[in-house]
Order: sequence, then C-alpha cells, then structure tokens
Amino acid sequence: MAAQSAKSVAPPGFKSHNHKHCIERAVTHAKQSCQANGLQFTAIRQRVLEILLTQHKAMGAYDILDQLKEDGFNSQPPVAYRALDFLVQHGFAHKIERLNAFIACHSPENDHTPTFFICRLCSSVVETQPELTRGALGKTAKDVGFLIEQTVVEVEGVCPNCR
Amino acid sequence: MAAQSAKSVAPPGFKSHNHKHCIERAVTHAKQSCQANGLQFTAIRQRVLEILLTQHKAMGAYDILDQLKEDGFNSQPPVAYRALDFLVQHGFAHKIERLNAFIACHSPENDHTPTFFICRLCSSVVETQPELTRGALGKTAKDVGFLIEQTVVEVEGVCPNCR
DNA sequence: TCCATGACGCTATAGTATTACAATAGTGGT
DNA sequence: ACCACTATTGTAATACTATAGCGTCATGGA
Ligand SMILES: [Zn+2]
Ligand SMILES: [Zn+2]
Ligand SMILES: [Zn+2]
Ligand SMILES: [Zn+2]
Repeated sequence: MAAQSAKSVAPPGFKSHNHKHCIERAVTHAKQSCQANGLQFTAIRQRVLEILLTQHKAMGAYDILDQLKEDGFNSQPPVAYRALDFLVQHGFAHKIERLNAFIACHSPENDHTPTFFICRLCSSVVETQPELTRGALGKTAKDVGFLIEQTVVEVEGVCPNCR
Repeated sequence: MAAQSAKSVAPPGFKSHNHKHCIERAVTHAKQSCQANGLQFTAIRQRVLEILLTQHKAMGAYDILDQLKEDGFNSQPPVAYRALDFLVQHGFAHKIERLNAFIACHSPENDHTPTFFICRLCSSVVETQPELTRGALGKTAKDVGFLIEQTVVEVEGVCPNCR
C-alpha cells in the first residue's frame, strides 16, 4: 500500500512543491499542444511522459521500459526510444547527455534552451533557462563565425538540499 | 608510405595551422606534467593521447581501440577506457558527452572549464574557455545554492568553414 | 479505391562501457 | 638485494544504451 503523498518532491528550484500539479500541468499542456499542432499524443507517449514526470530526476530508457512493462505495455527498446524521441523532438522532454537519461521538460510552454543542474548525491535535476547561454555562448560563436543550432549545458554538483 | 602533410588540419578556432606543433606540444606537456606530479605516462597512455591528437575531432573509444590494435597494442575495451580515464582525469583529454567520444585537450596548461563547439557537418570540435561558464552559470548556481563541481557545455552547429 | 504517411509490434544487432580477477611492473623502505 | 605496497596491464565476460529493418495497421488525401 503506502499511499504516496502528492506533495514534496524537491525541485523546481530544489524546493518542495505540489508535484501533482506539475504532472497534471505538463500532461495537459502536451495534450493541447499536440492537438493544436496535428501531432498524435498516443497512449504510449502519454504514459512515457507521465513516467518521466513522476520524479524530478532523469530516467534511463530501460527504466522507463520496465515501468511500461508493469503497466502492461509492450516493452521492447524501440517502444521507449520512439516515445522518447517524440517527446524530446517536440520539447516535452529532454535528454541529459551526461547521464544518458531523459527528463520531462519543466516549462514546455516556452521555447527555450535549457540548462540542467544535476545533484551528484540525490540525483535530482533542475532545469533553468539562463539567457546566459544564448547570450554568452552566442558572443563567442559570433566571434568565430559559428552557427549555433543546439546546446548542451549540464552542471554537475551538489544541490542545496544535500549540502 | 604516404607522408602526410604536417600542416592544415582546421581547428584551433577553426583555422588552419601547423598541426605537428599541436601534437608535439601536447605530448611534451603531458610528459612533463606527469613527471612533475608523480604520474606514470605509460606507453599506452601516450599512444592514446597521440591518437586523439591526430585530429581535432572527437574519437569513440572503439575507434581508438582499432588504432591501438594496428599499433600492436592490446585491444580489449578496458585498455582504451583506462587510458582515456587517466587522460580525462588529469586534464589531458575531455569527453564529449553529446558524442560519446573523446578529444585531446587543446590547452592542458591551464586549469579550465572547457566549452566545445561541434560542427555537425565536418565533425571538427573546437575547445574554448569562455569565462562565461563560471560567470553566468555561477550566478545562477549561487542564487539557488548549488555547488558546481563540473560542467558540460557543448554547442552543436555549423563551423565557419562549412557555412 | 489507391496511395502516402505515421505509429506500432517484433526481432535482431550495433555501439558504448564496466566488472572482476589474475598477472606484472614500478615504488619506496629496510 | 629484499620485501611490501600500489599502480598498471592482460583477459574474459557481461552490462548498459541505442538503432536497423521489416511487416502490420490505421488515418487521411488524391
Ligand atoms: Zn514537481
Ligand atoms: Zn525544457
Ligand atoms: Zn592542430
Ligand atoms: Zn581542455
């Protein structure tokens, strides 16, 4: 049993919050966004997003696969990877390269270039949008004539809760 | 056979340069640095660094392994990974997370937090040290109380030579 | 109806990385 | 020179991450 509290899951800014809202908000947004853009928010894709949303941590594709299996879904690798590709492609999730893992986007409403803060101890991941990235890196890029298409910015360390 | 020109290999700043100097400089530095710090710059480690230095591109561990095999070295995965771990650990090389690949450090003399510019078309990789990283990210980190230990900053796009 | 597209089921395989343990080589103190 | 200690290497096995390929089905437009 062990009914799980709906509150207190740490991040957004490493602060406790009502996480149920997080989930509902993200799922609702994804649904509407897909509708508006003629994309198919299928059962598998929704379930994968929900799985990602259960925690503010990055999950490996095979963790997701395990969860899908428990939920009675098909569970060959392509199932997870295809759904993840879709979610990442359309901005509902991100890949954390450092961890070879995936995380739900924390503010999918905005077009953004995310920066991730990863806690080495509790594995929580916080997504931020410091306009620094486009600003600071943009300047360097302009100097050498580099055309930026995508950035990976991942900071590893210790979060405030673990210090 | 096939004497290869010592010049013109693109990067440092995506500019043509005498690449032979690149290699010699890096190897010499690594040797001296290890000597000074009581580290063993063994044959395998040197060879792996040299292999990485042949191009300003990131190489996969198994590419390196193939090269080692041709050179008559042992070629099981741990051979490459151990050498790479050593080189990365001591700042002679870096891992490009986005590519699951490794590249020789371009300025191992300085203590640094590198940023990589990766060209999608020619695969060349340029390492820069914009103090932006520590500056911009540092500010965000301070705001939320995050202790930065390591950063991954990788920019993907099109380099000036490919535009 | 015919066709093109996109999603999914399923199998196999490719690519990346680590564990584990034995053997060997380098280091420093006696 | 000898020993004890540590670091490095040899080797096999395995774990983890990701993609290719192809057949099926549903949808939607020509
Ligand atoms: Zn939440
Ligand atoms: Zn996001
Ligand atoms: Zn060079
Ligand atoms: Zn470097």
